[in-house]
Amino acid sequence: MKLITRETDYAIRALVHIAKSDKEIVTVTDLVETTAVPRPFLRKLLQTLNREGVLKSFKGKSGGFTLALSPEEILITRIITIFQGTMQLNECMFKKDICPNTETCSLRKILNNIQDYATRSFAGVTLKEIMKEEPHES
Amino acid sequence: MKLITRETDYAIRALVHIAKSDKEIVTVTDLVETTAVPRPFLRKLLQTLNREGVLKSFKGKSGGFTLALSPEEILITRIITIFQGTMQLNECMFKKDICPNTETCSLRKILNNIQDYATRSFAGVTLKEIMKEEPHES
DNA sequence: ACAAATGATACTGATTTGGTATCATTTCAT
DNA sequence: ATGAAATGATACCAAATCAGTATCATTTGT
Repeated sequence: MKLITRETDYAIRALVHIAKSDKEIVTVTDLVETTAVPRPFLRKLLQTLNREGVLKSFKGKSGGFTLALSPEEILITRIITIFQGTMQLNECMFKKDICPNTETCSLRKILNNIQDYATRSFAGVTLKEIMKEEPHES
Repeated sequence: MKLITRETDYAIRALVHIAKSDKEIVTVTDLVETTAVPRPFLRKLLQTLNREGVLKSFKGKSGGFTLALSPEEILITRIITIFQGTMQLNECMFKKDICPNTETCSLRKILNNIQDYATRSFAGVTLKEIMKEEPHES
């Protein structure tokens, strides 16, 4: 299974391109060229980012998108949450009353640790870090 | 998203029950009572574990299942792999030629770290650890 | 007025997940 | 022998999620 869906990935890539662009305002057409994401899908995704206040959109001719926040204000977890909901790796399959025993809790513990690690890994990571040419060391 | 699917979870729970059971041979009926997993689904799942050599089955009246290996020989990752395939959290959405740039690689790095942590967390963990009453410390 | 952009929204198709249903086969107990 | 009680094999089904399409409405610069 994947931690990041295609949509989230597309979104991040689009944001990086917008952030790096020389242009004041970036159009879907620009992004289709640079990201190779199917146009209608990309549009929907950008509209979502606009509604969520990550992008700012301008309608009409010579319209397009800009970041609504600076790259260091855009948390990657925010983008993930928008498209995938809260990242919860350790969801228990069972209601508390079905699973009162401690048998599988040892497994839960492992899952919880991984969840915590993931949370710590993403903590504070913004678009700015992701934009960097050099992979960031964690 | 979840690291462990329902099926894997069911399977582990069933294995724990079989391992803990007083009976030499455990039937599906026994397990339906103790695990509350839908019978046909449980059957399919046990048959899979049998085919994979984790369980040993006995047909006919007074038949049922036993572990094919001792609890300390059954790796949890094995069970996960059987039902979910290899746990690969950091699959890249894009072919190398579509994604030659380093832009998102910083994100990949984070995903890789989480993947590695998960792998380390599960390394060497067997059914025996999972069976313990006290959650194991990692 | 019209072209070029986004907004809103409904729909579609593929895949995965969780679960059912059926029939065949084996084996113990009588 | 035979029948009940177990698993083996397999095909099917339904809901959810994921990825993507299609359409029409609205805005705006020239």
